[in-house]
Amino acid sequence: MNYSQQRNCIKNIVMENPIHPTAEQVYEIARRSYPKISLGTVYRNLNQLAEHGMLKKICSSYGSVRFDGRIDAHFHMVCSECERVFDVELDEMLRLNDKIRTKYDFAVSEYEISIKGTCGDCLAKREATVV
Amino acid sequence: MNYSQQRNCIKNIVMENPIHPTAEQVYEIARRSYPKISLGTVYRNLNQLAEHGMLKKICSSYGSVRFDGRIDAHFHMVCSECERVFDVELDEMLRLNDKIRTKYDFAVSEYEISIKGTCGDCLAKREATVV
DNA sequence: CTAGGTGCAAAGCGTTTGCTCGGGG
DNA sequence: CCCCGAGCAAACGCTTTGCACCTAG
Repeated sequence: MNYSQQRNCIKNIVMENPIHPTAEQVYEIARRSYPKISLGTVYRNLNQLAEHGMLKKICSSYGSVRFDGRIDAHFHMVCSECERVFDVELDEMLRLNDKIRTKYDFAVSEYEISIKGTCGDCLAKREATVV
Repeated sequence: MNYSQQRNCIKNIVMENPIHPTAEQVYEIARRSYPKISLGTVYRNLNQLAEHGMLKKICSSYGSVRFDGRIDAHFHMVCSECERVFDVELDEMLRLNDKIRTKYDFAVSEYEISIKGTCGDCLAKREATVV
């Protein structure tokens, strides 16, 4: 991934604004520094940054996707009135991966929003392909 | 909410198919009984049923929204390969509401996917309006 | 009879993509 | 000099909506 001023700016916006901004919000803030930046560029960069694990996509079930600069394991609370997203850290949630793995045969890759991972069927398929 | 054959059919489809179907999937199944049913009707009814608490919307962060006939507290795991959605029940997750309420001043209304509720600010606003 | 529901088609909205030009290495 | 990235606009896919007709109560 080559350096670009715009991507760097977008990354900083998400990192420095713990408001879990939407692409549109990132766009508005980015325009202060780069008035000619396009929404397409913002989307492209947000997705690239997410693919490279530098930020995370979160779906709040209220229309558009949101982005989070915190990539450590934590949960979110979404207010059903103002729709803002807040961070949650609860000790109880730690080491959940192993528990789920044992109980459901489901390898958790991350837990955020809904719990994502790979189901038993897909694991079996993957092994079958490799062997 | 008046009775309608189509809505009843749609409700049953979601209840009887624990696959957490998308609107499109519900549409396909509904067409077996009502060949002329429209996708618009399916969306309209799914949303109405969700508003009336008879089913739940879940966002799987893979494109379209999914619907769940189970309205009790439980979590979901989404397979990142086949994108199917599975139910999770873990004892550890019970009584989480109170813990969050105490620690973050956030009244959880339900926990599903991301944790939804009402934030302190909105609670204060609501009280201010009532008084 | 009439309020609410259906079917159909068009519009809406968030997001993605093809293309050409510009900037980084 | 070459390639990745930006900007712009058109396309896309899921979902919603306006309208005329129909159905339940």
